[in-house]
Amino acid sequence: MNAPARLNAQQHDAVTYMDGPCLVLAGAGSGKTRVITQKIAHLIDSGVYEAKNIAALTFTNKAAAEMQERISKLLTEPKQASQLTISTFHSLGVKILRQEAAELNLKDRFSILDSDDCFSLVQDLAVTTDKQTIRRIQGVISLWKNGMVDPVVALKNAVDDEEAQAARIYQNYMATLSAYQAVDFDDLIRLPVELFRSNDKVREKWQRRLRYLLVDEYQDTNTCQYELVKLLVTGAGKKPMFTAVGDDDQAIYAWRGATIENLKTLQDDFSDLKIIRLEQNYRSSTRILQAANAVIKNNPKLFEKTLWSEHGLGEPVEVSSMPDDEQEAEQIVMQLSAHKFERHAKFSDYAILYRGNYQARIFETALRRDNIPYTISGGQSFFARSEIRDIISYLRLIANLDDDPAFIRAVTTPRRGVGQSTLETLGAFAGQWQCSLFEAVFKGGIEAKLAPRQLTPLREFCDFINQIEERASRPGASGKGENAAALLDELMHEIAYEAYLYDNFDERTAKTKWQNVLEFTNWLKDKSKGGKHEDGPEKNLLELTQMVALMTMLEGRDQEPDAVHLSTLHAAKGLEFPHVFLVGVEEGILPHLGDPDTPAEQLATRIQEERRLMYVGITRAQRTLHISWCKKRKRGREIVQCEPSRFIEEMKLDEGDAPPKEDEIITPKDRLANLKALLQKPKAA
DNA sequence: ACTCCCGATATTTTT
DNA sequence: TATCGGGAGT
Repeated sequence: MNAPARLNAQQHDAVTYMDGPCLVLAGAGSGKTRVITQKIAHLIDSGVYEAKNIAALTFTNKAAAEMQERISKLLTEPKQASQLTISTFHSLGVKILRQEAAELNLKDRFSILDSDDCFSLVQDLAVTTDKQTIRRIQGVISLWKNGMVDPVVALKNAVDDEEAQAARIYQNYMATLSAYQAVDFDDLIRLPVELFRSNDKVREKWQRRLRYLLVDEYQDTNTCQYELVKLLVTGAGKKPMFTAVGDDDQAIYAWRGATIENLKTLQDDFSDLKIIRLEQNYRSSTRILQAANAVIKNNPKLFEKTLWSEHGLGEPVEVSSMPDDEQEAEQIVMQLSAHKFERHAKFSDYAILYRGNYQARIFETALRRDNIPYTISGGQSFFARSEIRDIISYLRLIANLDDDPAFIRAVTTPRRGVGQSTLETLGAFAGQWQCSLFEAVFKGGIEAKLAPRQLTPLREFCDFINQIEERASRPGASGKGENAAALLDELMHEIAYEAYLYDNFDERTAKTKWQNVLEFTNWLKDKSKGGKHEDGPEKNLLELTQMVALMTMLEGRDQEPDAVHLSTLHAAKGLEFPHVFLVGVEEGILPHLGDPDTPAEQLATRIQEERRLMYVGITRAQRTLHISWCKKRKRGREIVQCEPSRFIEEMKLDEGDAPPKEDEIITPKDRLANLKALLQKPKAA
């Protein structure tokens, strides 16, 4: 086992504490992932827990993959690593639902609708056509679900007309989902919670299976997720055993339902909660941490916490004002190049961080002009591309014939003589008989509604899907049906998707789209074989489809080996970079102020979250941090005056950042680095 | 009805 | 820089 010796005292406490519930308040860069992975190893090594009874929950696939990776290296027995449950909340939800579907009147072949599908669902149910409103309604419904508010209560508590309307849509929305035998992302957590609440037997089964729980990024959990954790760890005659790791100062997802309240509640719900603070930062220089601490001090604190570092004072944090946004981009790219040249650094040592996605554009063009490689994190996900969603709709339909949204998409792309009016008639008929669209195609009486020229293509399509479906589920060599990806290849050939692309798009786009499709099918093939873990079980089409629904990025895709990172502050959480440029730090942008007429109290909590965002930004930097703001900025057609963000003042740079004194403690490594920097500076100017 | 063009406009994002 | 919505034109 490597390196328990390298854990500091608090980390050691966190890793070895096994007497009960444990909350680790892990400041930025304090070795959070290390504690989790080491703790898992410790749980196993101590002999108290078996790998198959330990579960670690994360929010993103990326975090889960990284954790799995790191734990695999740590464990002496490679077999143990594959027995662990390391997954996102949502994939655990899928696993539970698939196994317990019968208890919930859900078939195990349920579909998982993504937010786009849900959007169109709400669109169909809503009176308005205004996209903004529909999006708001969708958001409200999601918040209700995550807060475990049912439609009746939502309607009763509605404060205005729109909310009342949303509550009514909410009710229909749930009914529609169950008609489709489909769930949305929120249901993946909510339904297991309801099941565990109502069925002790099932709950105890899962409690026996998951005896020790570790929760990453605990500050980002919403009410529903916390409830799931609570239900899994508390049982009659059972001592709650879990470790939650989080940082209230990095809670930046309140807008999508996360509540830091969950940190406080934890103390109330578990009176013997052991709280451990990790305050030693292994990432940044002291100056950077001072700035971060100074900013976050302005927030009311749940838990007092001050980060410190052994890395020495480091270089001053630089703040510069720019004439306008265009020059900001230009200057920063220039500074970055010079800086890189001076230090013989790599492009990948640099990150440019900003509040809103739209701010990326101007930096992209500036970087491109200078031929500097860059990658943008966030942005449109691979699985959201229309060509991929087209293919997925076929998969979903084959897995679940009741999935009407998938049916509509698949039957109309590529076009095969089924149009809007045919679908409307079919929909009305299906509604009348309370059956799915697919079923309606073969139901007696449909002949009276649809002319043969409308019905024939429908039946041909459904026969075709039926035939694929049958082969996918017929027991084959593996006992799980014919190979999913091979079937998919045949499917692609049959529906002539490539030809469709070239018919409907110009050659260039068609080509890239087709390449995406091929990449996707290849990836699927790989996954159906069990992925890179050769011992992983072979997956059938159903399992693949449900997994795909939870994916956003295709891991290991076109990664520039050496590129500047462009990222929103949100997407940068959990990452670190030697040199960080935090740009557009202006009032109205970094404390982003939405509606000018938001109530004062709401504004206050919003500002607090914005401050945490600033804190996250500052603490991404290891060695140097540049902050910039613009005096003027183009906004649409007009140019607006800007003020520096209040957060710049709050960093208290002038006081804490006096010229370095002789007697200040600097580690040799840092002193050398500083010296080098000083020697090289004159060259740059 | 349906498409095309122009102008206004911009949170954050995972599952 | 895209995207969305409105208005005009087929």
